[in-house]
Amino acid sequence: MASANTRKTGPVEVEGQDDPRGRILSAAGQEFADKGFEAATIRDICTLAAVNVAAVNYYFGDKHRLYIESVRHAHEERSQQVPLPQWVDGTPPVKKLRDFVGNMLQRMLGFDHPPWQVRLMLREILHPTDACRQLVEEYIQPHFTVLCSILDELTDGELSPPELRRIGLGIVGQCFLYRAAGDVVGMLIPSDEKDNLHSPVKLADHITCFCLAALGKQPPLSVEISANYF
Amino acid sequence: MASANTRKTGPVEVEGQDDPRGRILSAAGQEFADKGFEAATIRDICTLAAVNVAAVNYYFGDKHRLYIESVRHAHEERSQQVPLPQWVDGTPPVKKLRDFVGNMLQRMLGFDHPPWQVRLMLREILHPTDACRQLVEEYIQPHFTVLCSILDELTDGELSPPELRRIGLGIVGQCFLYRAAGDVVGMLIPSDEKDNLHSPVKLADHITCFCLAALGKQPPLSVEISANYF
DNA sequence: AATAAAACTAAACAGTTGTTTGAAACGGTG
DNA sequence: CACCGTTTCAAACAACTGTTTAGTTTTATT
Repeated sequence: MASANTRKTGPVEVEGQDDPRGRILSAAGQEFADKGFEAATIRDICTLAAVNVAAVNYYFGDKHRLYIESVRHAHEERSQQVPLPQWVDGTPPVKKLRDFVGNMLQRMLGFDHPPWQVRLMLREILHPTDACRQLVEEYIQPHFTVLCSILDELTDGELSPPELRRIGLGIVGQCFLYRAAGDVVGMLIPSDEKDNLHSPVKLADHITCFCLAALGKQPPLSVEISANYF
Repeated sequence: MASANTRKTGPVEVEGQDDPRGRILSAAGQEFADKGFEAATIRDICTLAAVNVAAVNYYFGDKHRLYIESVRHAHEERSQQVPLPQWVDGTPPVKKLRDFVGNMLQRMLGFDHPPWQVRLMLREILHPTDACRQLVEEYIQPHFTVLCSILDELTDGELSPPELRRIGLGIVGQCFLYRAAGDVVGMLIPSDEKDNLHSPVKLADHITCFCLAALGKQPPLSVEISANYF
């Protein structure tokens, strides 16, 4: 009973080959990501983790605390899988923005297809529970702050923080659509077009260019000028 | 037992006052929208609809077919609640775009707070089941086509259909973020800023301006020109 | 080797789920 | 009235849920 919370800080047990707690955490993450909290059953999780049904309650107390813990596990793992890019001083903000968007898309969409960690986090974003605040504070908020500071640097402090946040949310939203509603997006465009134009790299380029054009740091996407601005 | 008039929580009593089938459909929509397919129980639905548990199987066969039917019911109702704007010939495409974005935000976010119809459709978009294809074909695809044609008109046919779709998805994505991840967005920005700058009308204006600026139909958001384009 | 704590297990628990049943109530038609 | 198809209901069904128990095996320390 006393060892329910003791976490061994020794060498790699994260892979969970022989660590039941890690296996449960990983199995739970996949099941929760696929089916959601209610539909995922402890029995399925334990079968996947190759442990007894009672193990969940032994290690985590109950299903709810297992969920909380698996969300934390997910975003901690994902944070070190795809860390934020580090820039040397003097890096042009345009490059920073491009890097950031590419990094965010890579984190969201994954190299091949999105890992369960991201799908689980997405569920928590869409239908927040207790685990959401921690996720925002430790994962989302820091990333968003970086984006806003890049935009601030890019516009030489001309825009107010609220304006920067609004533009930042616009960028996040464009990426977010592909992650959250990817299936529907796939139904709206031809499949070959999805492969060609909507790959993470092409997408990052498009979103960055779109934003830069709107901020006047790059020529407009449509070259024809239909009206005199001034 | 016959307390059909005394509704304690749900203020929504639409049209099915004496039609059990309609009452079930409406109650099911709300429950599915709030809790999802698995977590919503037939007993809760029937209690809310003030009918017997067996009524669902009598009218719809089983829970799954009730779900399919309630999704269809939701998007049909929402379609006539907030229809697409109609423009007279010669309406400038800039106005069309502004109207469209405002309309989409209104449909997504609602006048006060989003109705269950939209929340239910959102669930289907995020985690598609059998009901998704019909939803896309009858609801989403037509709206998206309108948006793309507006963008085509706006750019005088300079951009290819794939480019138009990509920009269209960008616009949809910016709106979508507020609808799908509204809670998290609320945690990223101060509450007063959310009330002032992120109301549907202000938001529609910002997104439209952002897009117009990127397309060169409006001055950039950041006036300073940092580089010569050519 | 002896002992106690920790780790693990099979079985059962109490409650809820979707679904079915068989009968009662209803509403119109002869 | 009697008749019949439709609608509604309380009760029960079997299957599954999260959780607990009581017992067994493993592990480490003396």
